[in-house]
Amino acid sequence: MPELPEVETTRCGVSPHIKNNRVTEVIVRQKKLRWEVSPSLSKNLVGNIISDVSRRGKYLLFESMNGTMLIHLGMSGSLRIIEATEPAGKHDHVDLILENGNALRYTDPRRFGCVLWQKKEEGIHPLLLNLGPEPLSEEFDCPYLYRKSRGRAGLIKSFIMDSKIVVGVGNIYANEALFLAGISPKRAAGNISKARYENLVLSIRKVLERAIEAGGTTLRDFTNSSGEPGYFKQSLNVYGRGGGECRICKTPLKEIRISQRSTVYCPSCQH
DNA sequence: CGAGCAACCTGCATGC
DNA sequence: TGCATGCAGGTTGCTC
Repeated sequence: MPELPEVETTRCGVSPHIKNNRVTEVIVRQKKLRWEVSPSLSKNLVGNIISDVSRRGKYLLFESMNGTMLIHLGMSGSLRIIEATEPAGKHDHVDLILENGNALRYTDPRRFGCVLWQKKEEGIHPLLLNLGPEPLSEEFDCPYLYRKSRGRAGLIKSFIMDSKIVVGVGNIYANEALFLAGISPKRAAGNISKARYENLVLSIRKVLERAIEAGGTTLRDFTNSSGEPGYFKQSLNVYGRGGGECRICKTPLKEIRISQRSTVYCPSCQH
């Protein structure tokens, strides 16, 4: 569910409902997530106002006076605004009850996500400390990516999925961006020309921007819709289409595994 | 330092 | 129908 565009969509959907609202109660039903839910979460949030909801990579940051609640959705997490009285399901692990009668509900069947508290005086959270640039920022450009790639023997797909290099490029969009750029996922990162990196940077941006726009479409009924958007499925060129025809040249798409992740590419268009 | 991989968990599709 | 297997949109932290 949550690639960067999904996280951004979540942020946009949740933010207007929670921003400038006061937290009256924090309910933790399951504290064992990827890391234990910060025990001080309730103590620090109750009575305080969420002043802003921002995003760094796939982390959502809920700012308050004395610190930041950091949420990662992992593989299966989601956030919704609900009425505070709505009964909790099996995987509804954390609720932030708001003064206006709504609640922010964190749901995560696989529990790969996290809900953490970072005190203001502790500065930037260790998890955010070594993250690379945002893919949609100016900092992420060809000279940067090319410079980082030199001397790298690892595969280009793993390289662009490395959050120390650039944040927010998950498995779906790594596959899609490499297809758009015409680069084989099996190429060594250090072996690709500057010109092709220019193309790759543009492709990563394009694929993420388009997906965020598509996410924006589902944004309107964000609080009403509980189901999957399904909007981007149609625009995927390779992901989930192994064995199918390349949309450009009709060659059957190959499916392999790179670092245990499903990798699909066109053996004819991508080199 | 870089590269590769196990680990964290549940749900779902598939095959016997 | 039941059970075993493999796979899933992420990321850390361990080995080598």
